Amino acid sequence: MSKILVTSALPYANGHIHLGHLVEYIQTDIWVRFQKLSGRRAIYLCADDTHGTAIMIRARKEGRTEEALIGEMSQAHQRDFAGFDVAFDHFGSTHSDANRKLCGELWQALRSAGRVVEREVTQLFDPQAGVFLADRFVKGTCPRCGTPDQYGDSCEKCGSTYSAVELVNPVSTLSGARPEVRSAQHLFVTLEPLHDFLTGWTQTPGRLQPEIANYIAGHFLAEPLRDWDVSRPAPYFGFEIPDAPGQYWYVWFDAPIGYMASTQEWCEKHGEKLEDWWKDPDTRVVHFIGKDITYFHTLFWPSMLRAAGYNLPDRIQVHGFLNMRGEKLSKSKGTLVSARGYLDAGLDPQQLRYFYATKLSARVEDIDLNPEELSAKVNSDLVGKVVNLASRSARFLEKTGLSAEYPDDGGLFRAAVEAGTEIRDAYEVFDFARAMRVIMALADRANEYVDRMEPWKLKKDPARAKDVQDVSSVVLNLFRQIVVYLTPVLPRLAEATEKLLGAPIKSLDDANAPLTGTPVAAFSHLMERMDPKKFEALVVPEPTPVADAPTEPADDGAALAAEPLAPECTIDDFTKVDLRVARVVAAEPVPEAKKLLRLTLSLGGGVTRNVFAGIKAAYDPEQLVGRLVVMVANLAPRQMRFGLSEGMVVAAGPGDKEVFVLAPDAGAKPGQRVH
RNA sequence: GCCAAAGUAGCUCAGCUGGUUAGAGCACGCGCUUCAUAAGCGUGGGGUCGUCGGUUCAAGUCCGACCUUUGGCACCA
Repeated sequence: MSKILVTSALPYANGHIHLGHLVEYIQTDIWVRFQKLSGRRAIYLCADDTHGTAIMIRARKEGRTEEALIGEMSQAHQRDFAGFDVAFDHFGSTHSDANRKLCGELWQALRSAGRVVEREVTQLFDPQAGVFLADRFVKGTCPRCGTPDQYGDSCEKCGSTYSAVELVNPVSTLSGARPEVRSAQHLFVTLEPLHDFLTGWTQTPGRLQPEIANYIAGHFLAEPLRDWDVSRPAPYFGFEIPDAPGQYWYVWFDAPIGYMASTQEWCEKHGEKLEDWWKDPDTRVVHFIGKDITYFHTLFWPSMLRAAGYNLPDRIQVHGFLNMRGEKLSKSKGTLVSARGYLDAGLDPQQLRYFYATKLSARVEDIDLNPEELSAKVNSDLVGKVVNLASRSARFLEKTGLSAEYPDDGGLFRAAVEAGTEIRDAYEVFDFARAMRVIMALADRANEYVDRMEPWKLKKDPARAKDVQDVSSVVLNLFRQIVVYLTPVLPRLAEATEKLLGAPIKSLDDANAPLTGTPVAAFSHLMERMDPKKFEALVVPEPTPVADAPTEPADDGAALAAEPLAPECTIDDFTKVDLRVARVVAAEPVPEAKKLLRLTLSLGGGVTRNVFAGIKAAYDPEQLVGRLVVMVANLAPRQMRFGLSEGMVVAAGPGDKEVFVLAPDAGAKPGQRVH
């Protein structure tokens, strides 16, 4: 029998699960439950992603071992997932024996295939701590957007990636020292030998969503694939590379292998073999991931698997991000609501599952959570329509049970059986929103039926007791049918329905035949309405340290905290930098650039400099002309796409619209040096 | 600027390979109902389907150009 192996991306052990993470785990869980309820053999595997510098730094700060940190986080993650009914068959850890062994095996395979090369890498080195600084050990100003206090690999603000060596004003987070540039040997995995294979593999219809396949083709496959740096020098929290002492596998090397390690552990518990899941052509491997990690999963991961002769993913299902009220989740706005916070507020996890289901399609679109919409949708659909059907019928049947024969319902039950085809199809192709729409239409038909039959009128006439039983039996069966279809999304409602009717729900086929002649338990509410205030209370903006009142000087230290002082320098260091007063004689936007103004600066006596400055968002060119500014006059010229930049205008602020060009007081003359 | 995606009722969206007067939910107006967790049912208003042009007997649906939005990339020495 064919098997399906499903994974969600591994959550990083550096933080707690929030509502944004849950989109993926709930999406995956719904799909896996659907597969299982369809009688397919499926397992859902995941693990904590535990390695890397961030974990090491955090453990150091907290004064404990990495193992203690990741152990605690794993417990918290699993508790949160369980709270949302995300039912992994196994949840492992990348810091496991199974993973270490598999990493070794894949590594050997890459070595044997001649795909590992060694090369010198220039990296930042901390002279005080005596170690090379991995990206997460160094902070500085983003070389792209100018945001201070960013790590060495990418900028949180503008999302660009760069090398740590490019950081402006880099500072070691270990010692506070200014790092120097040194070189070390690194190990790389070559990808270019698999270029043609990857082109074919990623462009196979059904493998990736079309927009993802296009993205990969356009961004990576159009030119030679670059080698992938997979080693990091000590100190590093991870696995030491067996044949390269002092070198560790980069966290992104061992993380996806964690999918296999988790499978391995599951197999050991269930007397199965890893090969039957990862080498058997009858197994479909399906990865659910967020759009941010597309390239690891579509280029690196398949090329690793192929080298070692394992199954390649059959499908990589990419989802977008969660926004709240149309904006990115953010700590400062309080919209980064934790999974735990949601549960502790007494909100119903099923309701979030349902809401996500109504929003999720096969597309890579961001989904928006609007708190008003959340409660309106849940209350109207689940409570007002679906659960209401049970409220409207079950009480009439507590004494009599369901009718011995299924009454004539005008074809409603039959029609809903037929709708099952479309519902199954929609689940299968990840279009949960469509499945939910079809199911809710069934609930509408059922409510109309109740209205038409008016059982409350029949009830008044003792002679028509049988009619009351029949009508209620129809309604309760229609309700159960809907619940069966919703079981992948709402497992708890399914359980409660099993108890109410004394009949198990083990398969979507349980929707195909009505129950007859069976007892109905005493009815109690199956779902609470969502109180929008409870959710609102979770969205608590962090108090902003920046004062809004323009009259009050905001000398609150926020800027200093964001960008700590650079290491001490000597007067000689300072005098190397030749700062001069200059007058802006011309300023114009660079039309092809988003952030640049072209400035012509006069140093007096006819000496002018052409400077490109990233201040377009903050200044209109006209208001700059005639102004005095301070420039770095002896900076090495830099060739840019738009021309030669011969200096730098001195300015403060984090970037974007918050840029403040320094100006000398009146009386200063162009060409004067700043001492 | 380049690449990608998207622009359909106030809001969130559905409209498959082109085919009757463009749909749903929420919200709003009116009416009915009371079995049900102020739930339910009926009914009404509301859209030049981003703009312009083209293909076609027929276009929200195909083609082209443009506009707007959102990502990503380049650019901030």
